[in-house]
Amino acid sequence: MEQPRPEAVLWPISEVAEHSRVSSRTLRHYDALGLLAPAHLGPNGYRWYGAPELRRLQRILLLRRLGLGLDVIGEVLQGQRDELEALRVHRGWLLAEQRRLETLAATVARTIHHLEQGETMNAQDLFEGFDNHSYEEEAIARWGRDTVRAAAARHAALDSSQRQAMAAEAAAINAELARCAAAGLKADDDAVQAAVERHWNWVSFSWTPEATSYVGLGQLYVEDDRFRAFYEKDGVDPEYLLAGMTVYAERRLN
Amino acid sequence: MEQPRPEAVLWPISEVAEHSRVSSRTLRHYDALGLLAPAHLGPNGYRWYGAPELRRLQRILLLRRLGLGLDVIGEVLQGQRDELEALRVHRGWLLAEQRRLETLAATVARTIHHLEQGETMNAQDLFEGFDNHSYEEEAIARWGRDTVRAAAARHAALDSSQRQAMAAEAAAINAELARCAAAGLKADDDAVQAAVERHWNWVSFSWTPEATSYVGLGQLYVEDDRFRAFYEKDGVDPEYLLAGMTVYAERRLN
DNA sequence: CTTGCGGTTGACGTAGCGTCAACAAGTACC
DNA sequence: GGTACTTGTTGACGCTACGTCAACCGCAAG
Repeated sequence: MEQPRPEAVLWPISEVAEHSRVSSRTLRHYDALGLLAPAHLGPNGYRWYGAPELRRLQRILLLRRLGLGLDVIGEVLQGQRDELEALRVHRGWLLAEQRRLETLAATVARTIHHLEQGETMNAQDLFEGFDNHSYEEEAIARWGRDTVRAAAARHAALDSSQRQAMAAEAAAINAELARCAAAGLKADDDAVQAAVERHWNWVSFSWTPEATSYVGLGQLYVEDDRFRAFYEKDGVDPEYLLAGMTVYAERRLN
Repeated sequence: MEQPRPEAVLWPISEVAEHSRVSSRTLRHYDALGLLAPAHLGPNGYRWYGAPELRRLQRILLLRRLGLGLDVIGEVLQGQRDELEALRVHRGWLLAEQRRLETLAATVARTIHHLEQGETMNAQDLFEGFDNHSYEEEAIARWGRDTVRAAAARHAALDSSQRQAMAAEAAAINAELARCAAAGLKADDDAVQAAVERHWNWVSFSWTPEATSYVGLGQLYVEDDRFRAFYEKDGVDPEYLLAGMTVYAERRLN
């Protein structure tokens, strides 16, 4: 019932751009994407837009404000994708991303805190009640203040799920070592060395030691009561672990 | 005091990649960026990494997990930028971005809600107590259900600051029209047409009408008591606005 | 005739790699 | 000695949504 009006009002690209508060580059981009073609092309190649194009542009900009991708917008406008469904999916993505940034910001804050207060940092957030605030003096004496602070900072950068993963990996490594010891395997046995490699990878999450430092860590395990307790509660003799670490350091860390 | 050990343990790219859980492509990328160069290059061009490179990589990955850009990481590692400062700035950015996504998700939710419940939507969130829930029947009768729903959805997609801006713009337009009327200007006067153009832009935020629809909107302003009240409280005679809109529609919307 | 305006079409750059090519060197096997 | 396989190498394109030149063109005013 509409009258055909081929000669309806047309606007050049600059007026459309100004009216809709986008750049003319954007309009050309949408044309190139097939998202919004002009109503007519002048003989000089000029783009002319009519009222229907303006309305289509409004829909595009509405969805763009909501953060949808131009590809999705195109599919919605062509009816290939349900608008409500697309919006619901998008909302889920927004919420997930927002939570990710939130936890990330918290992790960054914790890292800042640990870097700032290197002196007085307590490590209550170390796994399984393992108290390294007092261990810290030992560690600093062995490896130097900077190394210990850097390791603590790396550790602080882990989020809670990663901490759980680290604790689980520690438990698994200890179980493996306990099995090796029970089987009477020597420190240079492949199975022991495999377990030690896991241990080295595990340590590397917060600190990548050199050969001597790695052996030094094993010695600390032997000498320090809290470390002894940590390993012995899982049935691992710290001396056994130290022997394995020494072999590993000689072979793999020079 | 360190012993020089040029022939210390070196690992090929694949072992470094596996150990640090990154791809070899990533390591090559970091090399290309000057972020992490291998310790040695084999005669066949192979990259060989030593323990110091592994440690540097750990720092890179720590900062990357926190979301810092590789350029910033490079500056931090070179001491050109303070790590704490960079982290604080980054945290601020994360929080801002997180809040942005949060409000965006809320806006999307509101849009979904309005699209879903087109029938029963109330428009309490329209500016200045302007009640359009009852006006809606009028609007649907004039322009059809789909058009009204789409306009309401676009309106729902605005956030509160945009609503304030729209309310402010409406007040400004009304003041302008009141001044024109007081000056005795005719409907086709440039000043009146300029004000009407602002009005058209303002309407276009939620709906881009055609010529007849735009005039119809002006008629609704005249006929509907609530719209009359909205304009008359700002000293604008709806008939005057309708006359301006009619001229504008003829001239600009065909 | 020059200048200026308003438009046009490329083409590059952006962040951080993934994902093919196409090619080389060393090793195992027949 | 030839062949296949592995592990590496260096390009180069692709991805979002455009911003930002650059080079050019047609038309109107001075």
